Amino acid sequence: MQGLLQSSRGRFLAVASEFELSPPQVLALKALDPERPVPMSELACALHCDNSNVTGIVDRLEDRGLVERRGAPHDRRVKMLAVTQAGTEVRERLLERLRDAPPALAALSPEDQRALCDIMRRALGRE
Amino acid sequence: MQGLLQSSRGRFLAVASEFELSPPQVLALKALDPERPVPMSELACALHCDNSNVTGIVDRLEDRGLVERRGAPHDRRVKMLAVTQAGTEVRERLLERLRDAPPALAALSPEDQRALCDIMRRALGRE
DNA sequence: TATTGTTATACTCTATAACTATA
DNA sequence: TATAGTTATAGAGTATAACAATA
Repeated sequence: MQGLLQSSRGRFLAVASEFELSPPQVLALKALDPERPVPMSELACALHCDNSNVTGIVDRLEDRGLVERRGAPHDRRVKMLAVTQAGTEVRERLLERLRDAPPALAALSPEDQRALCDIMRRALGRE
Repeated sequence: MQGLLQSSRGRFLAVASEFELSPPQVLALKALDPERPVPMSELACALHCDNSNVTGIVDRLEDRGLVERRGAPHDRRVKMLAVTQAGTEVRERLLERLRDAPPALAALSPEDQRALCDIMRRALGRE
């Protein structure tokens, strides 16, 4: 299990540098929803970090044109984060690369792979 | 699969802060071997970062008395990293906490857990 | 000449605390 | 008074390039 997590870290870092994004930027883009803007605070929660950190991370994603701050109608204090068209495209390619099976798992027999998927589905109640 | 990795990140960060270590410090302590000192460059490789970063990370682990730099007999350029007695104790407790099964997996049936372990063992050729 | 580890530099992430504007 | 997001600050991680000692 530990070994799998370790190898996943390497793949994650490789994909991040492939897209010229920092690790937190990748996590942010992954956590955001192109179909439903979310408040900054929700992203902070997803990234396990303070609100104040999200300001900078979003600043840089916004500079790259991948994300957009919008006002919230119901509460003028909150800013909603929307994924732009360009951001959605990058995000799609990013998720695709991250979804690629780790080499260790890809090498398993088809039966093992199917069994693994079934177990994971039960563990996570659908991903 | 992605969901599992995501939850693992949260647990990892929680354990790191529990031990008052930064994430890279945890990875370093985890990668080092109390029974076999390794060169700085090997740690850099394990952490997927440049040699120059390891200097600072090891500095701080050394300040806390968890790790020790030693000269290498065969090549006076290299420095070997040894885990101190205190470091070994912290490392043991750390690994124990990290080994705790993720809640999602702990909730699986005993049969699923056994099957999962078998598959993982085949995937990683023994962890 | 090439390599190991360090130093210098610049940028990003991180937490904390103080601040602004809302509520 | 409390909350969402920003700004200020300080410490840590990161890559790059330049450097010392050694090979």
